[in-house]
Amino acid sequence: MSGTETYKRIYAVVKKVPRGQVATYGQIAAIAGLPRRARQVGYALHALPAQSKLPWHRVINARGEISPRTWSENHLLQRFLLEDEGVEFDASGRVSLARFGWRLPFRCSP
DNA sequence: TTTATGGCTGTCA
DNA sequence: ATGACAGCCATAA
Repeated sequence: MSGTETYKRIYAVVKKVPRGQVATYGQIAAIAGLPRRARQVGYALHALPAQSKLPWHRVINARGEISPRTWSENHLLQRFLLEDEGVEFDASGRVSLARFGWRLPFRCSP
């Protein structure tokens, strides 16, 4: 088996994230079929080449905020890209997952 | 091979 | 509301 499949899974899900919406690492992992691999999603994105068109900026942590990685410069770009897509940020730099959080098509409700 | 770490999450104080 | 602790598992050395 190759771990490449895992990456492809994650990438496929990230690609499915619609514009103007954001998803959490756990969400991506769960949808990709990796229940406890939220962290690996972060690794996959870290290993993601800049030439990829993956909307990695739409992937944030469960708190609805951007993960403060070692390089804070990218995190600024991430916020900028999200704002450009119509996502609103809180004064603390957080996004309302209740409004911009990615909702699955079959998961409808009340 | 083992060890250490981490772009996380969820619960408890 | 924020802060600290433990659990999970792939990647890197």
